[in-house]
Amino acid sequence: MRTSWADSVANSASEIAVSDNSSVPRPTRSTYVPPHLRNRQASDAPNLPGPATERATFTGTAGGSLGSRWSSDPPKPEMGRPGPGYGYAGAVAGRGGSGGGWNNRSRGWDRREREVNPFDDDVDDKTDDAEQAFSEQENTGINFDAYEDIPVETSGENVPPPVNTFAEIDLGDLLNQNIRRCKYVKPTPIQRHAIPIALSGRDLMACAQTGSGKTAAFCFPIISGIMREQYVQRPRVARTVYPLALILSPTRELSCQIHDEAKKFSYQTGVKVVVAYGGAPINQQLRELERGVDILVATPGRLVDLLERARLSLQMIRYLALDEADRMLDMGFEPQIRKIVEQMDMPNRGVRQTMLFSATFPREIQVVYNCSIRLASDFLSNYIFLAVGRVGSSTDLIVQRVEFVHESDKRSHLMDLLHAQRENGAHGKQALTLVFVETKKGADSLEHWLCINGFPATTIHGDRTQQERELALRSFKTGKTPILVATDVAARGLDIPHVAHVVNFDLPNDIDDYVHRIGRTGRAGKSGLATAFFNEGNLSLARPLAELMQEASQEVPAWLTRYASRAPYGGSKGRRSGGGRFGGRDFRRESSFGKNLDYYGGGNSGSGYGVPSSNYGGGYAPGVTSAWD
DNA sequence: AAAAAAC
Repeated sequence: MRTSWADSVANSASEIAVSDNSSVPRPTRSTYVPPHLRNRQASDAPNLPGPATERATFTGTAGGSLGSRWSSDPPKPEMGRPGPGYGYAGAVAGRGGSGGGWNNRSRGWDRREREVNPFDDDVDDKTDDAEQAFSEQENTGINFDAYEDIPVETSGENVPPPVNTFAEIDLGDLLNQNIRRCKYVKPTPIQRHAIPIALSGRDLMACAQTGSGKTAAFCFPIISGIMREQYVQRPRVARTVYPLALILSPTRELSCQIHDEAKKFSYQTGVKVVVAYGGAPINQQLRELERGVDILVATPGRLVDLLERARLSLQMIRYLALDEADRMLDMGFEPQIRKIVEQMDMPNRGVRQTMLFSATFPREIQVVYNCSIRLASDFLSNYIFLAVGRVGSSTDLIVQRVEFVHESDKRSHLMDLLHAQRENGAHGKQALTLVFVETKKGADSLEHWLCINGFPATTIHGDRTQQERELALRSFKTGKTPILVATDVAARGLDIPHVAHVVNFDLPNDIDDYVHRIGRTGRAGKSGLATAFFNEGNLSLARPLAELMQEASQEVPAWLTRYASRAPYGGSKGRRSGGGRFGGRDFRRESSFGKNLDYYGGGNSGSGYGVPSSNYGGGYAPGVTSAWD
């Protein structure tokens, strides 16, 4: 059932109280309160944990809260969730918190001591002036005005209503403290909607631009849920670890970024976050895992490696999150993801909670395609679809330009842009510019050419070592090399503050990739510029690009409109993934109309992509994308 | 066709 935001609010009270997924044996996290916290007021929250509160970790051992991390008491990292490396059985803690694990107290102490303060660290780590200068704006200056008008669509059964403040959500005192430390004042639209849904235990497919607070939207409920568990009795198998949550992402850098954020959110909650990805020595990651893991952030290849070595089991996974899920489920990744989700020891959908997040969700990922393959529906159970209007990519926060540039003129044209930018920039400094190219070789050669022409550039792509990739990213972020030439490895999810300009030196073939790429600028409500070099090689993109720009109230050059009208039917996939200002649409409805099942054969909605066909019964009429328009 | 993702 498609419901609008307003409908959700109207229906709210009855629906949220009941766990909506009655057919699924899943704890109703939204309502559960551990016994020791019942009748307890929020005002009981302790002060920010500091050295003074540390003692409570060891004086409170006899309390009924043993084994639970859902507590305003300082966390007890060891209790109730012994990592396999600890040498005592999960059953000990599982008995409801007898003091069984206390011979490990020094180890627990050590771990607390060793937990680096990610907030202080943040300051130390970013030694560059730019970061310091921007940091205030970064944390508190999120342009929330830009968020106010954002349209939201939800569909699915019994959608929990959104919240307006973090205070309305019972995330737990410890997590709330970290939210304050992050200086998050109020939830972003995706957070307002996704967090209540996730907390109610429902599966979720969410469309929202990265940079709009997606990571927190799935991390908060996961961390909160893990803290709520009274205890989790995990199997004890030598050298095998059993995380409770798995977060998958398509690139190593993105996994690192999610890990860094999740560490902040889980600081001093006792919830342990570990990252695993390829291109880095596996031994260090293994050691980290052995020290205990609740939330594992990983790229698929390294994860499969760990599973095959039996150093990791997915048996205890309760939460599965796929970031950039459209990429994770596309042709290249699908077999690996299927292996991880369906052919290892992961609990079935419905048993675990599954959340897919992306800026775009092509219909072929949502519904049947290739006759038999189901993607999202294989992984999700009675899910809620949530689409939050794009922050930036399709609004006027990003100015999109398209220029007709012949292949042979691209370099000199780029040079002109960079020169102009440098002259107009403050103090003659080059603004951070991200240049996307098609191939790895092309990236190297363009980087070299820029460097010998006086523009400090670096490059990131899959042929570089992980060390080189990370160095390049750092060098770009700090402004040491203000130009980064990148392949699509950098297209998704990467949160690089202060990217002023994204240049599509080579346009992608898929409009969704274009959306992801330009989303590297104009983040968190800030403005940005995106310039595309278009020529005869990009004809298939003419129509979807012209439409996208038009929807975003961008100036579409007349020549592009002409190309678009001449273009053969369809974009790269014969559709636009989003209607209007939305990052996507729930295609379940359409698929339920029997006569509309030929859409993947190319015969869909003859009126064009993005515009629902006449027999589509949803809330979109042609030209009307939502009640907010 | 390219890119990404394990050793």
